[in-house]
Formats: sequence, structure tokens, C-alpha cells
Amino acid sequence: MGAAYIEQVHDVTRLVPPGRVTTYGAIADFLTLGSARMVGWALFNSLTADDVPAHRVVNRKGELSGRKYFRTPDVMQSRLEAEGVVVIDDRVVDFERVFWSPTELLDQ
DNA sequence: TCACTGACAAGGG
DNA sequence: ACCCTTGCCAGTG
Repeated sequence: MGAAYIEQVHDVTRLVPPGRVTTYGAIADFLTLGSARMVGWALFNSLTADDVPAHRVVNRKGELSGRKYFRTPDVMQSRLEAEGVVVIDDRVVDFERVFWSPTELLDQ
């Protein structure tokens, strides 16, 4: 697992529409490669790539589990709120409706 | 090489 | 709805 895998995770993450969120597992399933844990690892390696909207990736409960890895812990929430996503107690409100899966790309 | 650690997830109780 | 276990796999010491 090297840079190629990381790039794939970054590419998928770039496809998440503003105002929507996806999950580590959804990305792992879509790539049929690696695991949800590795998606988190790949996103950790995206901190320098400012064109990757890593704030749109949350865990399966809609929790902002990666917030502490941003420059400051509030960045993830404020970026989501700027896109209209409501966050309370580090959790996306109405998560089922805001959730977006990369598999939607195939439905067209 | 072994053990442990995670931006995780699914299923059972 | 919460807690626990199991599977996951690259990094790290």
C-alpha cells in the first residue's frame, strides 16, 4: 500500500459534494481495496494537500472522529457548517439525509 | 518477529 | 441505544 492507494482515496474524497458527507467505510467499499482504517490513514496523509475536502469524511455514526487532526480541532466543524451541514456534539445532524455514497456516481 | 496502536465497521447481546 | 468482540492492515518500536 503506497502512494497510489493514498491518491485513490484523495480522488474519491474530492468527489464528495459540498454540503454532503461520506464515511471511511463507504470509500473503502467503493475502492474494494484496503479497509476503513486505511482510509483514515490515507486521509491523515492529506493534511498537506489542501484540495482534499477531508472534513467531509466522518465515521459510520456521523461523528467527526478526525477533527483533532486538522490544524485546530474546530476546523472540521466550521468547514461543514459553512456548507450548511449542522453539527451538534461532534455529530452530523440528520446524518442519513446528508450522507453521500461514491456509488451514486454509478447510478447515472 | 511480536505486540500494540489507530480519522473504522459490523454484529451480537 | 450502549458495550464488547472481532476483523481489518500500515506504521512503529
